[in-house]
Amino acid sequence: MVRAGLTTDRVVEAAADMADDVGFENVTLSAMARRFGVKDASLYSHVKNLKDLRERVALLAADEWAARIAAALAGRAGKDALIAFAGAYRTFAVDHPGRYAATFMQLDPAVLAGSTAHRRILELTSSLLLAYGLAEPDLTDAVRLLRSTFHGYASLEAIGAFGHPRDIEASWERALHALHFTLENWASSDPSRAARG
Amino acid sequence: MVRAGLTTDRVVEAAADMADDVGFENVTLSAMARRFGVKDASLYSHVKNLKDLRERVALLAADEWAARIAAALAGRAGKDALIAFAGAYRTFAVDHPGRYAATFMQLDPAVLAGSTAHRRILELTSSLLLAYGLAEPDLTDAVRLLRSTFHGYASLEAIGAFGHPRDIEASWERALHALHFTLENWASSDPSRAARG
DNA sequence: CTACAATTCCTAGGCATATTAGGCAACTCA
DNA sequence: TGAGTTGCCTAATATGCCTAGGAATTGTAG
Repeated sequence: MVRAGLTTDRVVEAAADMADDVGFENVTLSAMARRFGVKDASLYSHVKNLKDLRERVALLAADEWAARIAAALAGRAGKDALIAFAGAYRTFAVDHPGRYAATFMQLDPAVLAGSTAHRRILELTSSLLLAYGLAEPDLTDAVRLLRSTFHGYASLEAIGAFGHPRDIEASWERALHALHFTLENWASSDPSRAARG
Repeated sequence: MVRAGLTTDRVVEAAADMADDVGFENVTLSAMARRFGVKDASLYSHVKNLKDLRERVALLAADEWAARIAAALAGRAGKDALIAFAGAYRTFAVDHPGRYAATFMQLDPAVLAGSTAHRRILELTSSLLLAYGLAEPDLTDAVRLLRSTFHGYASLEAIGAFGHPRDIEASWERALHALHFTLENWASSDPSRAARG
């Protein structure tokens, strides 16, 4: 009996690759077993169950994603940083749809709390916005707006919700200009302050 | 043998309700069968298969959703309309998470092309933006920005991605003000035009 | 090097779900 | 009331998740 040489890491990475291929929700333990030439049951020595595997993929994906974003942001500030951040964000989602989807699976609060990567992405977003001169609670509001926009765009693009494929890139850039403008004029868009000013 | 009185419509509506309860991806034919007190196989007289059922739920949800948005928009214009639109959008997502998720399942292009509701939502968005004086290609760009932001916010909220539950409402309103501001100043956020003007 | 321990993988089996084929019973309507 | 349609059934197959318990392989300590 020749062993397949399975490892938790190896299984998780293969699962992430398969997610990119066939969609995160279609990753299956039996398929993973086939890929490694072992029986289903053998995988349970390496992951607890399907949910555990998914969580691990989510954490792996978040790690890789955060690294990409951090790299893109290095040494940039202001609009440059915003464009770089957005580019890294969307490129990851396009290149790795399965990993991207994994990143947004509903995680146990405990697992999520232990994830450096998820926290890091939040921090990177915050630091990006600090450059726009935002402070709490505007900061949280703006972080949410950015995440929503990016996530919404990436998700809609992924499911093919946008009609003309040619325009997608242009619309994205236009959205980024709009976001930059919004962030630069954050205070003026707040009626409670603009009324006074 | 007393008949259960199944109908395609009845099955689809029950599936939509179940989606709201347990999540769209957890809707199962066997569970539906149990709910109606029939055997699994009996459902195949009313829907082709699971995929078919899901598509039908998606179309039903889109219908209901479009109706809500249309009702909210009636007689409003400008920022009022934006707020109403956004409110109806998000309320639907919060009240009917399963139906909402269904609306964003990946549909066969043919099915999607035949869906009045999906088209109607697009039209409603467009008409909303026409009031801001936008024309193509700005219109398409802005429609995509709006959809992305709304969808992103609703999705992230649904999976509990936002930390403090108390602030979610406030952040949402702040996002809407920001969007309104962006739309009102759409041209100025475009570098290719702002440079000239 | 060898014996014990831990680890990897297997067989066997149970349960849930999706789906097809073919049949009988219950409705419908001429 | 009788023919045809439809609604629901039984039976059977396939796939997937998961557990229990056993055998082979590898690691380790004497």
